[in-house]
Amino acid sequence: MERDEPASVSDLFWAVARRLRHASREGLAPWEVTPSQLRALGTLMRHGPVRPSALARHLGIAPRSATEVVDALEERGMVRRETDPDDRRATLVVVTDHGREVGQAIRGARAAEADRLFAGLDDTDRAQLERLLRLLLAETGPRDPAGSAPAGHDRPVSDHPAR
Amino acid sequence: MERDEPASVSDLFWAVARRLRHASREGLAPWEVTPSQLRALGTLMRHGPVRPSALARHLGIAPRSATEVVDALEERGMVRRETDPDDRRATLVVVTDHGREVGQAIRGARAAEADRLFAGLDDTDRAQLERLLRLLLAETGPRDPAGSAPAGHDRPVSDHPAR
DNA sequence: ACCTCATCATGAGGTTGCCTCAGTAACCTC
DNA sequence: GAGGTTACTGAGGCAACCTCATGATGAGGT
Repeated sequence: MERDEPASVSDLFWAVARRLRHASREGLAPWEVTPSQLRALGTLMRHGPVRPSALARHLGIAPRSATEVVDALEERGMVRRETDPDDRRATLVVVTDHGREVGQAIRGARAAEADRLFAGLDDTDRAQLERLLRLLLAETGPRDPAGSAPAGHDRPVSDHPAR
Repeated sequence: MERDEPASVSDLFWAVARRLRHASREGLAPWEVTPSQLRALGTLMRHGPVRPSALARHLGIAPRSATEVVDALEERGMVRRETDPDDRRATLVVVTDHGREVGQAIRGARAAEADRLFAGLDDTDRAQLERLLRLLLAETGPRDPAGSAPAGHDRPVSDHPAR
């Protein structure tokens, strides 16, 4: 009566997700950031100052949720909010020095235990996994807004960061 | 450029997880069960009446969390709690007829949109994915039995309540 | 100028899925 | 029957999402 061998692929997937989450959290603890915050930080570092809404698109989450992540990062002094000079409705999220430091420290230390989990696979397997995941992503990507939106939760897959 | 090409494997993984979650929820909606409830139901159907704690082990979650899942299933009339005749501290979670029905209906209808997502892969790829996922799972430690964990890692499954 | 509509971020409030801590009842051993 | 152990669960928390509504503001029409 050990644990179940997860039966379906999705069960398997979730099991791994759980592991990943735990590992991640643990590895990130010293920096007091959560995985999703790290993701956001990474995006911000790659894309320079962006609006919350754009960040949301990048992360594939709802705009409101981006607000939260930014809140968290701001609280930790890793980003700063600035008013977009071109559009006073908008806000620009800017990575602070501290944020950049932390971001690099984490990457440098490859502390994301999460990645260590994946690092356990040899290169071929990892590449393979990557291929499959991308495949899965691609698959759901294009199709979805069809009728299945009673309360519309859409994937803002389109559009460029405007101006 | 629309959304980010997820950079790391873990990002990719999470992106897929998100998709999966959405798909799952949608596909399960008609039955008013959440993915985790379905997982539990499946386990229960496979293993017959078990205690919440055992269920927790099977699912890889904390005992307390099993209580919750059972609550939810009970509320929906899919399982019943019975006192273990051999140990009155313990409870046995029993699948009701209705629960069995629903469980089979769902499997039968392969309505789990989730699986549909995976069904998009051809057999080879799916097998491949399965292999990789299992590999990842095995890596973090299949369980806590002495020795099998290379390094003292997080044991979500077997935490000692001592604190 | 004024009015309307789209767009932005965010407040309010909700959900899922987990967790730890503490408590109570029942069991087991001496 | 005391003492420790084990099983479940109430209380309370947290992360990461979501929808809906609201207050500003920008853009465009008349």
